[in-house]
Amino acid sequence: MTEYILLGFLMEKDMTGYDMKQHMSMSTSYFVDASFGSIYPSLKRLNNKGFVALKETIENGKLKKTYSINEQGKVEFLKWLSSPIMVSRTDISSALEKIFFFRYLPHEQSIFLIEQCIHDIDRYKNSLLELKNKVDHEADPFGLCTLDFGIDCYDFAMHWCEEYLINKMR
Amino acid sequence: MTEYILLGFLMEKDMTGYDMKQHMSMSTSYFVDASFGSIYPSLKRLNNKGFVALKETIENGKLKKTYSINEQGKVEFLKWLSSPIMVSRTDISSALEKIFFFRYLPHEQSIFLIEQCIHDIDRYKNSLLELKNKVDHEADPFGLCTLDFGIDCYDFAMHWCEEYLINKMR
DNA sequence: TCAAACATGTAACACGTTACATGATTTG
DNA sequence: CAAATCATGTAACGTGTTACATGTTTGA
Repeated sequence: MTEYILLGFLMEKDMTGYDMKQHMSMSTSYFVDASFGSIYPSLKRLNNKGFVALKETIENGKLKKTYSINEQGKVEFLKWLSSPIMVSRTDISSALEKIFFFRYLPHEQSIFLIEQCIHDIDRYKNSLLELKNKVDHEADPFGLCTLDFGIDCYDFAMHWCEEYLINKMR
Repeated sequence: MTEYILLGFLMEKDMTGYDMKQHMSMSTSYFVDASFGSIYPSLKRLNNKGFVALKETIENGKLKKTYSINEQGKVEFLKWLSSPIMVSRTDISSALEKIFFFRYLPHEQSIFLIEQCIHDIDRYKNSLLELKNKVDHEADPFGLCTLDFGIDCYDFAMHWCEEYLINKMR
């Protein structure tokens, strides 16, 4: 959800669409890196929904649209941020979209959401372990390898959340 | 690319669209798990392109369309499989799409592609390390955390390819 | 008998990318 | 003076999902 990322950026300071693209490449690019063809229409939608205000200025002969988040936008952003992290089975790094903005959430709530996330990942891991048991004898080596990758990857993510993130927070 | 996954399944045996969905949930579901709304149109396209043949039968009163891959389809699949793995910066597990089918490739070629893939991931990792140096002083803790996740995740993937995959293959 | 599994398919929608279109200013 | 950077935007396309539509057979 590009729109929420942009809203999150505006929590820090006012920006133009161009600024946001720069900012993205310096911060979220590992897990979200939207193109201008996605940023500008998103900004327009955020404006239509009444979550942001924009100020048009002309600087060095160039039209500049500076966006700022309003009260309604902040409420919407915080509502999104404090709702459960939906970890995708096929892409754990999707969880970072929210974790990235956890400075805007009370510590205890962040920890609660991360613990919930760890639990979800653990369920994914267990379903893969079950699958592995079922399939162990028949599957070809590469099929088994990719299964193992999944299991190890879930382990890595849980370990990272537990040992690195939560320990760092307390 | 769902179409290539389906083509890959047909390398093993003839199947219906329904079979492929089952097969997916038992094998590739960790990194690819397409819905029927994606599988059936893909199968139609593969047929239009002349990569598969289909045989319609009626079994227990139900229409059944059994697909099989033809020579042209095999050529296309192997062409895809032997081309460089395009690892996404935001989703390393996308590499599994090809690795899963590496039993259809000569060992040396698989190893070459994996080594190339490791190299690409290493470049991603280095760009994140550079970014971290640039940003280390100013960024907030969670921003730094997600950066670290990226770096660690690339490390995990490379380590897995190197130590687990390639070692297992020799 | 009723739900689950078998079996196929379409239409609307979501969300993103690439390429195109435009044009000023700054820097080598 | 040419290229990069600043700055905004649209249109076509790609690729997937969810929900709907339809119907049979099998098992509890």
